[in-house]
Amino acid sequence: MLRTHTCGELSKKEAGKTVELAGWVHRRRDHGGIIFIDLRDRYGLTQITFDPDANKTAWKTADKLRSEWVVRVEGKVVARPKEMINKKMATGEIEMEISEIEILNESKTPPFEIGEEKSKEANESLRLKYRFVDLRRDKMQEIIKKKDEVIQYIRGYFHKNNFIEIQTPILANSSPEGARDYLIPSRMHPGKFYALPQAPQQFKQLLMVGGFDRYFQIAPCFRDEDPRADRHPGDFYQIDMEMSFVEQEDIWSMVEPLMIDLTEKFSNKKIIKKPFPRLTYAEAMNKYGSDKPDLRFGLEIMDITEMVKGCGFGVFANVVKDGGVVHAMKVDNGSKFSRKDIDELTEIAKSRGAKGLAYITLTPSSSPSTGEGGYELKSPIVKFLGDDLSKKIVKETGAKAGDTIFFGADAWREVCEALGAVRNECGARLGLKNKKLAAWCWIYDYPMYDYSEIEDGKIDFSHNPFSMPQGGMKTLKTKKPLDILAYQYDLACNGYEVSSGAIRNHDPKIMYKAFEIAGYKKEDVDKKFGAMIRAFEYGAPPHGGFAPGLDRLLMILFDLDSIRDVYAFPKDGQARDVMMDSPNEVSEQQLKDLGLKVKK
RNA sequence: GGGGGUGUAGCUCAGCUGGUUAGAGCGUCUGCCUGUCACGCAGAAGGUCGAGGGUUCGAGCCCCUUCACUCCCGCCA
Repeated sequence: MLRTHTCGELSKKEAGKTVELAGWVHRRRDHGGIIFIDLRDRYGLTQITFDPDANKTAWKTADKLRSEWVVRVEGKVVARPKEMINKKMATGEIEMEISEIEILNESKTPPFEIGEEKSKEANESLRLKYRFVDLRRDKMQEIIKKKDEVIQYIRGYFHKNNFIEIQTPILANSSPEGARDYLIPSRMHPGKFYALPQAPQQFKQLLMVGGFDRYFQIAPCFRDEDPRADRHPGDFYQIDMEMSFVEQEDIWSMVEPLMIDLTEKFSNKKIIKKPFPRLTYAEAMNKYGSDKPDLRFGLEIMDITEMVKGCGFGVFANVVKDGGVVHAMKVDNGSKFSRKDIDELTEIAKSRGAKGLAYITLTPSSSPSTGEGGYELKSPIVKFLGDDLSKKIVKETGAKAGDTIFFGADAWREVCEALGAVRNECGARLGLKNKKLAAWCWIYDYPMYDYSEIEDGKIDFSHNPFSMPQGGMKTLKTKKPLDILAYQYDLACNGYEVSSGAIRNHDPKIMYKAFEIAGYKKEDVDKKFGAMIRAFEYGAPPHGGFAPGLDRLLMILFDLDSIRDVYAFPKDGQARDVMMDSPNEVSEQQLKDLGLKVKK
């Protein structure tokens, strides 16, 4: 060992002892005579001193040191006199008088500063290129360490509950549903490809058939899709779990305590409501315009379709006539939004497919006619709606002076999504997204089917083809496909989808029927999900599971703006590793081995 | 693929209505300094204002094109 102690552990107890430290030069303060250096390692900082009168050789070496050089030092721990104690430093009661120093490595001037208080965080591209330096920063050290603690806690939790962790293959098969696959050409089977798994979905279900009734895995997943701030490109990790002989409620009561623990132990957030509120998919969409509603604030949306049926405002009346809906959202204190704010909110609504964003503002006014707490209606649409209807809407939404009511009128889904986006933005602009709160909620009763987004009028699985339709075979045969619900559920927190899961369809007959409704023939199913169907014919137990995204969960718990911050080595926005310069070209020989030709 | 934002010194940023030689803090380098701890003091170096084109007597600033990064939409069973 090149050291006897770490830079974070020395205290008055070691005073008088001769010890060795090794670490990075964090900061150097040269007083002409005495030189102070804060020596840093993962555990902290220790001030080491070089006195020219005590040891000229060591002092001369210290004079040469620069930021981020790596040194090993030997010296005596001394208790600092009272007036020299640095309370801001964990090791501030002591310092080390150096008698011997060895330079283990030099460093170029770092591209950005490691000390946090000096300047703001450097640009992310630069940080990622020099990630090995970036990782030395306190913030990164803390995140990576806390991530390990969370993972350790999760493993402990599942083991305590009789789960076992099982590794599933990384080289798997392309699955016809879902995201774009990462393909791996097979050398031994020219023309054939593996795919990296988008999730261990099929494998974990096959484990259930294999009798491992409680499985979990910190599972790497791979999807070739464009990233978002909360979506890491390429690879990401799920806390994948599956259980046999369970119902929806059993999965929830296994997962909820874990999420409570993780929030309470690893974040500074207070959970708003325990047990977690439960909303059906329809409720969530209607009231919050999202299936991952941010419940840290209200701003509830209501259906006023009936109220505006045949009203004087053509846009509303026509939408209703065509079978659409009109929803209204009261925003407390919304009247403080400027014209520019409203324009920007309108743009947001439009980006989700709305044609516009109607509103009524209740501008506070205490004129003799309006009285105390009175208001005037300011709105481009009141003159069309008429006084009576406008007042009725104000009354029904519960709006008061200073509030604004926003409207969405269109097909149901468009209205929900547009107002949901506006709600989210209003929450942000009004400062309602309290970082100290964690609003968890369950969303359940997802529809089994939906109209296909690719082909007009065609019906497709809305979520997961492996979910069990509620009511089983009977429902599939009797209900209209769009009315069928699945045992499919999500867990959301503060407006993020943290997880989704389902009770699976384990019955081959129901499986074929479910696929038939979505337009798949028996042969298609046999071909695409051969292993699953075959397995289900050999005594598959009822089972279900869940798969919270680990990285997104950490991002929420740790209050980070980007999911990339929870990775030691993240990809950038273009799914590149700018440090390693990947992806990259490969040699002609490698291509030849794989039977591949690259179009230039 | 589409929309928004950003791009000025190694880093973080300022730069007014287009007007002299483009600034600050930090970092770097040099000198001074024996108790600092984000040490201090004095000085210095460091700029293709992302790139290209245009308008203008004159462009960091206006216009066009383009590139990069980032956020969002699409996409993510």
